[in-house]
Parts: sequence; C-alpha cells; structure tokens
Amino acid sequence: MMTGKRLQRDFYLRDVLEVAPELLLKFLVVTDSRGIISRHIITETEAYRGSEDKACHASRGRTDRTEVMYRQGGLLYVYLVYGIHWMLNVVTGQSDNPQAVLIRSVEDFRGPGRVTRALKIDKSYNGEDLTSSSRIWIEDSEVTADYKTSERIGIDYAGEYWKARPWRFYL
DNA sequence: TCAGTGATTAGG
DNA sequence: CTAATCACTGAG
Repeated sequence: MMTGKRLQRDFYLRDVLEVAPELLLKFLVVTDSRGIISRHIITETEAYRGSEDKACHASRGRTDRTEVMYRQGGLLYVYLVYGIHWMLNVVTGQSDNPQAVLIRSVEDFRGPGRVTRALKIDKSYNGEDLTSSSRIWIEDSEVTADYKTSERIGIDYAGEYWKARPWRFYL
C-alpha cells in the first residue's frame, strides 16, 4: 500500500473549505491496543465553518463541547450524536476561528458512525493532536482527488441558506 | 418510514 | 432540576 508522510500543522491551519476536499484520498491512520497500524483512505468529508454557519456547533457559541473547535487546526473534535454515534472531526484554521471537517466515510466504512465504531474512536480522542499523537494521525497520499460536492447531510435545522452550501465532498 | 439512545444544552 | 435536541444507523 502506498503511504506518505504525516501531515503537519500548516496543512490544518488553512480554511476548512480548502482542507476538507484535500483530505480526500489521504490516509487516516490508527493504531489498535496491540500497536497494530491500519490505514484507511478518506472518501467523504464535510466542512463546518465558523460561528456564522448555522449547521456548525460553534454557531451557538463557545461551550465545553465546542471548546476544541476554537483551538488551532490539527486537533480532533469528537462528540456523541443521537446517544449512539461518535462523530470524528478534524479542527482546521487558526485559533478563535471555529471550524472542523467531519470524516463521513473511509474506503471500507461508509457513514460517520460506522467509521468511529470500526476504528474504536470515542470521547477519549477529543482534543487529540494529529501532528503528535501516537495513536491517530493523517498521512499524505501525494494524490489529488477528483471529487464531487453536495449539500451537507442531516442539517435540516440549519435553515435554507446554510443547508444549501455545497460543503460535502466525496469521490 | 421510524425508534433507539444518552450527552449536551438552554431555561426555570 | 427538567425537557428538547441531535453533523446517525438498522430494522422492517
């Protein structure tokens, strides 16, 4: 399998609308409890962009849950939705500009809840730093994705304008 | 189509 | 404290 180098801070410090499509075809890398490494090609992402974006959790202000989105890019934002599913997000941009990319699918697992269940990602990953963590990181693939866009999934509550943003990116 | 599930949040 | 919400999934 072709692999690349771990993405560094600069990659994540950019605007979420640049980072989200560029994560496609890159490798989400995790180590299990025995230290075995597995690599998963990212195939679907969504961008959540700042306090203006009514679909972004930060639109309702800074809370304990959203705190990590206000920190620098490269950290993980992990939260539970519908009482069952952990959502894996990559924080992007500079500090105090709350943005994140939801990892919706990888090659072997479609759907954000299935991804975290398969990779055993839970609350303990919230705040993890992708540039220094020994159990999760993202590697470059040196491939540029040919991708499509659509509206984001599951955000009917955000209103017509924000729902219409083509901020879902997929192969 | 629709129930399950529980952390998070706003509000009294 | 209470009650509503929710970036989803699986069963039917």
